[in-house]
Formats: sequence, C-alpha cells, structure tokens
Amino acid sequence: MSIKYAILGLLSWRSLTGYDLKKMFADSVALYWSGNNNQIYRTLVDLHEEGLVTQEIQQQDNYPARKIYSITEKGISRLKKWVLSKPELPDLKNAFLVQLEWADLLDLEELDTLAGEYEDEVLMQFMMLQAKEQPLNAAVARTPREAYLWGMIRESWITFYQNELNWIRKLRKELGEMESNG
Amino acid sequence: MSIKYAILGLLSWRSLTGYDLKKMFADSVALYWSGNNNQIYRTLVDLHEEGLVTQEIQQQDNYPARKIYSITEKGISRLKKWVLSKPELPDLKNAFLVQLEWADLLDLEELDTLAGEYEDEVLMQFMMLQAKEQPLNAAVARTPREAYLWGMIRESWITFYQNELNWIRKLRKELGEMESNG
DNA sequence: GTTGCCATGTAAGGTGTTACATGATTTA
DNA sequence: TAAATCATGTAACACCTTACATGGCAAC
Repeated sequence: MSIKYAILGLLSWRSLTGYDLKKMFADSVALYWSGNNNQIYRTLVDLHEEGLVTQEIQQQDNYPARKIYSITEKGISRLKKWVLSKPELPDLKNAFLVQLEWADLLDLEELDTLAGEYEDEVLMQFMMLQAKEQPLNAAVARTPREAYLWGMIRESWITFYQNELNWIRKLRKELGEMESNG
Repeated sequence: MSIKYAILGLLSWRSLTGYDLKKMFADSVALYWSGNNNQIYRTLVDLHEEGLVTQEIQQQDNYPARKIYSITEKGISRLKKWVLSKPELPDLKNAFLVQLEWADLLDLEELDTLAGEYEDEVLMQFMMLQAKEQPLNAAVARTPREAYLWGMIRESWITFYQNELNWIRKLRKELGEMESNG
C-alpha cells in the first residue's frame, strides 16, 4: 500500500528510473524498507497500467537502456488524495523488548552485555543518521514549507533514536544500581 | 521469527492455550501485531513438533476442549539462547511521514487538519496505554528484577508516544507561525 | 433474538525479503 | 582479478492480515 505512494511521491518530485528509486530507498531512513528490486519494478508496472505514470525508454551507448518514469496528472491527483487520507499510527516492532521480557533468565553480566549491544547499535544508527545528508533536503525542495516539512521528517527520526538511547542508558544505569544495593 | 519466541516466552511464564495467547497478544502493546489465529495455532503446532512445548487436552462440560501448552526444558534453553542473541534495531514504519513528505501539495488548512488527525490518534493511543493495566505486571512477576524489566518495557512504549506527541505539536505550532509571518 | 464468550482451526490474499540471472564497464 | 556501478527483471519463500467455518452457552 505505502510503497506505491512512496514511489508516486518521488516521481511527483522528479522523473526517475527503477534504478534511481532503488538508490533513493536505500539512502532514505524513512523508507529503508523495500529497497528491493522485486517490489520496485513490479510496482512501476502496476502504476503504469493504472495510468498514474508514463514510461520513456532511453537507449544509451555502453550501458543498458533506461526506463524513465514520469508522473501523470492522474497520478498527481491520486497522490494528493492519499496524502489527505486519515493518517495511521506508526507501526513499531521492537524485538529487543520481547527479548527483555524474558531476560530474567539471564544473570547480571549477560543482561548487561545484551543491553550494551543494544545501546551500541542504537548509538551507531543515531550517529549515522546525523552524519548522512538526506537526498531530499532544502537544496532540492520546491518551497520553504516543503524544506521545513522535510527537515521535520528528519527530526522525527533523530528524536526517535535519541529517545531510545536515553531509555537504554537509564535501564543500564538502574540495573547497575540494583546490583550494588540488592 | 519473533512470534515463535514471543509465544515461547509467554509459555515460560505459565501454561496457556491458544485462546489465552490470543487474548494476551490482543491486550499487549508490544505484541499488538499478530493477535490472529492463523499464526498462533500454526506456531503452536510447530513448537510441539520441535519438542519445545508439550500439549495436554482438557475436556470440559458445556465448553469446547482446551489444548493446554507447557514449555519443556528444551524449550527453555532454546528461549534463553534466543534472549542472548544480538539484538536488532527496532523496526519503525511511519506512513504518516511519507504523507508529510508530499504534503506541500496541500493548502494550509488541509495540512493542519491532517496534522491534527495524527495528533489526535497519537494522543488517544498514549492515553489508552497509560490507562490500561498490563497483563504482565509487578503482581505476576517472579522476581523484583523481572518486575523492573516489565516496567521498563512499558516505559519504552510510553516515551515513544510521548516523543511523537511532542514532535507533532511542535510541527503544528511552527506551521502556524509560518502562516502568520510568511 | 442478537451479541459476545469459549475454543479450535483453514483459506486466500497481500506484502516483504533473499537470492538468482544477465552482461558490459569502470575502479581498486 | 575481484568488486562495484549501471540497469533490468524473475523465483521462491517467509510473514502477516482478513475473512471464513463450527457450535454451544450466557447475558442483555
């Protein structure tokens, strides 16, 4: 459902090939899921059949032919309709919390190691997010408001990881205090 | 992958039927996904075939027979092995952010309505979370440390929604300011 | 008399992941 | 000479959701 509109959205910004889209998904934090060929190429065929995009084949010397997709008027109005639809709650699956749920099976050292591994991974992701410049940034935005929205999307991800970091650090600290007191 | 260990974990806490599990999943915030029959009953058959749980059939007057599942020694060691495995990053999909990405298509009123709908939904979820008492709480925990861990799992969810609320409120406020200034 | 609880399951479909397949060109 | 880039696509599998199916009992 959402990959379709994610692609349509990117095509509303500029014309792109499947290969371009694949790279944009791979670079995007918000859309890290499904940078995979299968869905992208199949979705492009679907969008084309629905008349939401057009396809132009460009031959190249020394490289394979490219299929450049562009959004149609119908595609733009479909996208706008989706953007206006009632938002759903974010979908968060945190397998680490399921591990923690039964982590009383572990001794203190094992538990601290586990929590430390989680902290390291979250920290790494947090730093990567801040270091990496986003493909959709102020330089390519079409209006100041669009630039603002894109900045806030990035901030949403940063505060998510910041929150996760604060939480895991508190957990480790309090577990350490339980050890020395109890 | 994870539903298997989610079920194994619950069975490590006490013996349960598929129906019991279904209700626990439905009540759980962390495991709200897959409260559905299909996976639960199929996973129980798999776990039984792997020798990780045992099955006892209990006949009842006036009610259908129940299949009570209990974890085995092998099941406990398998669970412990999984709990010790390297944690993965949380998996967050927020379709609302994809809507926002192309929300420059909307006028100010439409955008504020959209953001308002998101705020309402997040607020509702946040309040439900705080009101509802969790099935796995201090009263049924086996050790103080387990009670602490369960409390922290709950806190993780609460801070997630709190963070989301702060973010969307900031967005709405700043969009309002952009309107009056620009 | 319709809804909800108890309790089990199956069928069909949608979505997402990983790996495979091709093949020339450039970079390390 | 091994890997990465450009560029398309398919196949197989894993996972998850929704709806269907049965059937007695209790509550409103």
